[in-house]
Amino acid sequence: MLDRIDARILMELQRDAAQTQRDLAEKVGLSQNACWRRIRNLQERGILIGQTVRIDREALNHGLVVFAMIRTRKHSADWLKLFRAHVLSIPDITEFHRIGGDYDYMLKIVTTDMKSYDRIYQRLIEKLELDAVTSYFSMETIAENRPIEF
Amino acid sequence: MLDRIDARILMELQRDAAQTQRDLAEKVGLSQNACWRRIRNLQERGILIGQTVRIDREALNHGLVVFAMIRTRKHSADWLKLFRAHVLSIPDITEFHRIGGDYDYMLKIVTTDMKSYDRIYQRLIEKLELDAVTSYFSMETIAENRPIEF
DNA sequence: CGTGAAAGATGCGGCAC
DNA sequence: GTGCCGCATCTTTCACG
Repeated sequence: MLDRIDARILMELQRDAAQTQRDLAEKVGLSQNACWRRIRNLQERGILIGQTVRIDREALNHGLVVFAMIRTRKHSADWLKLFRAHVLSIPDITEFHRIGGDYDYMLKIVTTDMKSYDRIYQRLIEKLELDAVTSYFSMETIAENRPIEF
Repeated sequence: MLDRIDARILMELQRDAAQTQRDLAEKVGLSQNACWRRIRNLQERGILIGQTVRIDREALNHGLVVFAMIRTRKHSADWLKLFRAHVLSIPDITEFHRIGGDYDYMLKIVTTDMKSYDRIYQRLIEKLELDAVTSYFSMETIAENRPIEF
């Protein structure tokens, strides 16, 4: 699927996508052109799907991270569709997983402070009959968005 | 702290950091030059701290996401230091938070399948006396790494 | 903040092996 | 697949209004 060089390219790009193809090519032991072709290939195969910037949340007063575990009460297809749309309509929710175990869904919420979090929480539960919501507040983000090795 | 235009620039860059400054400048209603000056400013203020690529995990057989909640037994400074180093030494752990509530830490683990996850889990607990570990398996990643609004 | 411009760096593609 | 080379484009920086 991926050879060693592709894996190294992905690793380097996760670390720093702003570096020039020439620097990257040198690191993985290729010419700039060969490196560019591999990157284009990874894009065409749908493996590389874009670039984003890393932002220092704390510098912008978005230091509060909360993980909310949700147990739902209703399980009809219609209700679940509404539930998903409602969750996705809240921009401060940066991650949304359907999980197994004691709870059904898990959200990651990023915002400024408790007051703001409470507004989001109220908005989240206002129109939905939920069975239980447990919130875990991150006291310290030790690592986030670490690169994946392939 | 940030005016509207900076916020729009950050939003656009989160969405697509590969677009040219000309396109970006046009979207936010600035000249290319002014846009560049703002971006450099955001970098100098430590707000923009880099660029990374978005990768389709599923296309690379990394579709398994697990959230592990951990309650620790020991709480001495030395032990906690070892604990952190040990967690960070495992590359498949992409997120690591100290949390409040029933548990003390929460990990996000990304890997290929159950067998691989079990290896990571064994490695995680082998040298550490933990009080409790609860794993929530993501059955479906509905949203991940969504842009933050400022 | 805008315009204009200039220099250098970069992405991209063709071509040969 | 790879490397070499050139062109068009882009970033980066400047002066000036």
